[in-house]
Amino acid sequence: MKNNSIFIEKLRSSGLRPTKQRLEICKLLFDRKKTFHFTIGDLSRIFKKKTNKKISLATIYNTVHSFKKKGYLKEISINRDRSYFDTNTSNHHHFLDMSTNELIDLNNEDVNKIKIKKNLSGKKIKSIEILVKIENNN
Amino acid sequence: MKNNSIFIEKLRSSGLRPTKQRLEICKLLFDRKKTFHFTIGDLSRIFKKKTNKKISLATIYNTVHSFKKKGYLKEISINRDRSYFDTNTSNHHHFLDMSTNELIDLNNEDVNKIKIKKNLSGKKIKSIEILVKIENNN
DNA sequence: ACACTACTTTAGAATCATTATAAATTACAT
DNA sequence: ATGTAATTTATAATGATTCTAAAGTAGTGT
Repeated sequence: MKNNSIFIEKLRSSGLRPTKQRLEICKLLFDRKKTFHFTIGDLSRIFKKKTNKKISLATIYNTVHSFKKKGYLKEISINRDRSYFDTNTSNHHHFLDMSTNELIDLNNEDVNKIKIKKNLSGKKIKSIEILVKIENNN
Repeated sequence: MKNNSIFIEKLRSSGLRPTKQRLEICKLLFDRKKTFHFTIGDLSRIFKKKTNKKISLATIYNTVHSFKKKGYLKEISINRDRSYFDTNTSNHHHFLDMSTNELIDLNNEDVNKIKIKKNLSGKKIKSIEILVKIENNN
């Protein structure tokens, strides 16, 4: 259980005022042992269930986007109907469980080094992302 | 320049009636030497420009989705604001040019074999997709 | 050629996630 | 305590996609 003052400091250090809404969202997102993957809809639902406080949906959008801009969250754009955010902001890959729509981390060391043997003139590689789609085994 | 009768046969063989709208769209999509990547919006614009015929946006949606269902197109779900379709339905990877939003094929032989060293019990791998984001070099 | 039925097209309405707006509230420096 | 800029909020606007139901069309059988 992390102390609020950690989050207050974190927010202030990046120029975001530590409002009570932002602190509540920090607690939900960052007071965890494991990486957390979520959609805005998920977050809204979890917020409602875990706290009994009201928070505007617009604030959730605003907050998630400013956290992303500050580098606290990474957006995983996978398909048109759901955009995931990830508390693990390092370079890494993902499993996508097609049976549950759940996203699971796949660390760089779990994949052999990728070599791209084609290069396009005038362009440089910005990132290489692997998505491994999985489904139930039966 | 492919003959219409090819497309008529193609459609009929998969149980789709060869309507004039579907034939027009076939000509736009499949009478090409190179793989074609497009969004529904692109297709609608190209249709308007190349033919001077009217076609309902709903029909474009319907047609693209039935072509996908029949295996003539592959949907490349990359991000939340644009869904691409690809006339290359084989397994392959992509470059995404962040400067132009253009999608470019990356064949399997252009990438070394990927090994996933983590496996999840009860789940099997359905596909492995690599997305290489590129941008202008300067 | 005609009629019948199922398939298809169509315009417009409905939906859904996200973004914009603008007024009320809050944080914080002075 | 005051002033100002940042933030939150409810609501409206947007934009892509899907739905609806009526009109049109293709293919079959006669």
